[in-house]
Amino acid sequence: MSNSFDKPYNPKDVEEKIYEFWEKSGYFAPEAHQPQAGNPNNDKTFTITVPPPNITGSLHLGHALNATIQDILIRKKRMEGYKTLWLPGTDHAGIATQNVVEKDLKKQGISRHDLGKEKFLEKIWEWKEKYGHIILNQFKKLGASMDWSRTRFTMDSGYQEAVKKVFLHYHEKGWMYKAERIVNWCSRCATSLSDLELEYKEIESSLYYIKYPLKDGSGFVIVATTRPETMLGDSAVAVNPKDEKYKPLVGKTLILPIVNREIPIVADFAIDATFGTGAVKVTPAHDFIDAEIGERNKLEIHKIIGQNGRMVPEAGAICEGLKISKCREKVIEKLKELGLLEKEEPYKHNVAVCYRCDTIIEPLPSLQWFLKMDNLAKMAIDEVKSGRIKFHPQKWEGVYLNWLENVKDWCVSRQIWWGHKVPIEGEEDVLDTWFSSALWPFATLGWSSSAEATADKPDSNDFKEFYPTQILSTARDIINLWVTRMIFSGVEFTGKKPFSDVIIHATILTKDGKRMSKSLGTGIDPMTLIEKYGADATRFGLIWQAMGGQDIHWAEEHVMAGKKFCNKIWNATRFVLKQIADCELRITEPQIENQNLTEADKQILEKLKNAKESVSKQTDAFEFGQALHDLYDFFWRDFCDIYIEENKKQNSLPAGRHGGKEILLYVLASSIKLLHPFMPFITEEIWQNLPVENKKALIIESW
RNA sequence: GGGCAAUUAGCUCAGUGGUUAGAGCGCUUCGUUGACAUCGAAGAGGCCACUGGUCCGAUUCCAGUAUUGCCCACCA
Repeated sequence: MSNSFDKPYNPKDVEEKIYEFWEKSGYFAPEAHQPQAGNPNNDKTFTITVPPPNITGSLHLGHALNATIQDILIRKKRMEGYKTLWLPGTDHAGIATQNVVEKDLKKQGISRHDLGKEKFLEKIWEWKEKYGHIILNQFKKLGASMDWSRTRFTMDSGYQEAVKKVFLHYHEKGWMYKAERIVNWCSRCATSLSDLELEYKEIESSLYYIKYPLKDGSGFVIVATTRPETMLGDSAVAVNPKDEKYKPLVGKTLILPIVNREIPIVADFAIDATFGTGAVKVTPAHDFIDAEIGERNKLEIHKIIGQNGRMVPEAGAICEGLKISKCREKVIEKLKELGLLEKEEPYKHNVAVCYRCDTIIEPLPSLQWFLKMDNLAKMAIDEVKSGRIKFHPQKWEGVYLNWLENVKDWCVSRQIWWGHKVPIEGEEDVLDTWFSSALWPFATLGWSSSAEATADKPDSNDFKEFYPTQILSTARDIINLWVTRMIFSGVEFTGKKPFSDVIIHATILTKDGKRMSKSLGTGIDPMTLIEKYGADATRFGLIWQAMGGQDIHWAEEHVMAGKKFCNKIWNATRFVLKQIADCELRITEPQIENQNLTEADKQILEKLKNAKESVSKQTDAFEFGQALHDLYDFFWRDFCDIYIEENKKQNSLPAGRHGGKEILLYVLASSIKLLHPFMPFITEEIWQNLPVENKKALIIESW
């Protein structure tokens, strides 16, 4: 390693070189593990499988924070003598990726249908090669000590085998079933979506009051609706059974306007008597609540909207083929003609939209695969309630449990092209992307593979050796999408929890507390920060702000502070090296009882001991920000401002002292070790320049 | 509608039942020959959101209010 200890510290001279050094030396792989004499951790493994980023784009600050957290844990455990594995990879991300590639093609005026399925999938694989690579490189720039030889993708052939095995297992158990049910349908993506894949958007629309004539000619019942066009599929009008106003009418028959179908007035507790007129039109085919009312009251189902978002023949001749919005106009026009539109009020409400393309979701009946959730949810609940899996901070257990306790069966089939095929003959559907992500902690370790290992089918010894993993660190918004499902999958298929501790890291917001988002232009690219300040400074800035799991209102000045801290460490090292240049010192632990020690010596050794304890404790408790603050204070205040200054004075005394030099070197070297998990590049570079016996690399030095 | 957080220096945030409440950045003044001006020394700047309660004592514990943010639900 070269030597130029110039001022100031320049990360560009160091980072790339150091990363290459680590990679070439093979230190990231568990195979590099060497037992440390007398270390009780020698036989223990420590594994993290990285949450695989979607191949839809590049990493954002949240990924950078999460990767830094995991790297800190892995590096510390590695130094503590554990056999560590941090497994990298990426996720195929079904709909998200399909949509991104479609958009990309659209720029050239091509649709996926122009290409056909096979060619389109080729395009997606090309995309994956390109972006998967970019993402993994970004992890490298950040200093992530991942074992690249074990990189996985959720569509690797070994992984596909695992998905198939899991699906068939559920099917044999009778938990995987096919049924025609009302589902969330995105007409643009032409696929079903789970509830978790929806977003809600407030829109300004109208509340229409429509008169439904009683068959006996005795008057009307007025219903209020935001969706008049769905009246074409009505099979009843419902009122609350306790609603005195309508009690006499329950059981009577109405004539559905335009359609002229006879429909009953039914009583159902789901109706809120205080909203609108207290009477609700019921369209079992196109509304979730109406579907339930329909089931309870054994109502007919009239499907009037097709999967392409247009009206089907059953909607009637005047509306057939129309888009939903056009049909609405038509129905309103017709009702006006008939004198049955009582009034129209402006009304604000939420509509569900597709989380990937923003199209309004249409609930409609469709034949889909469902996974029965009752048993699986119970298992997942039990793992957390029993304390076998712990969330940090603990409050997130509430989010997790609340969702599982109310969960409905999971619609796992998707009518898109990119994804794992539903195994079973003749199926064109693919699986929800989360169905495969759910297997990540064990499918990546070769759980499904046979004894014979190939490049594509990883050695199943990994599964034996590294599963269960220890830590899952992720973002709060995928607790239900992902964490719940990994936990029940792990227990169901391996009989073991997939990890023991779930870290829910801080969400990074803009300075004004808004969500960071690419589309709003409020996102910050971690690579820009690395370019500007260096990776260690970027990691410092991220972790400095990660206090107690609270949201981070992003403030770049902390990254600048990180850069200054790097410079401080660098220059303190220059000073120490200069002091010891004329002696043959080696790093040795000074005896605190040694009578030659000055008061200042004793104090700095005591403070070093405290800093070490505090950093260990805080890191093990996942309080990374606190750990870094403590280290910073120790190094800058106690070591540089106080001890080094004191040391200068002592050295200028005529008698001189040599003991001070030993301690200088010892405290510096110890600090460098403690700082390494947080700021790996600069510390490794410095280590390579210190007089160490049998020097290898700081990354594998003992903590 | 239900839930969870937050509210402390100009900004981003720590912290504590008990004399003078801290850090980073910013600001002011001074200091360049020896690790570092990406620095050092000194300093200004806070009714710790509001109201009430517990207590000898509350920024800290409790209750309520206000504001902000996030999550869940999705009322036609």
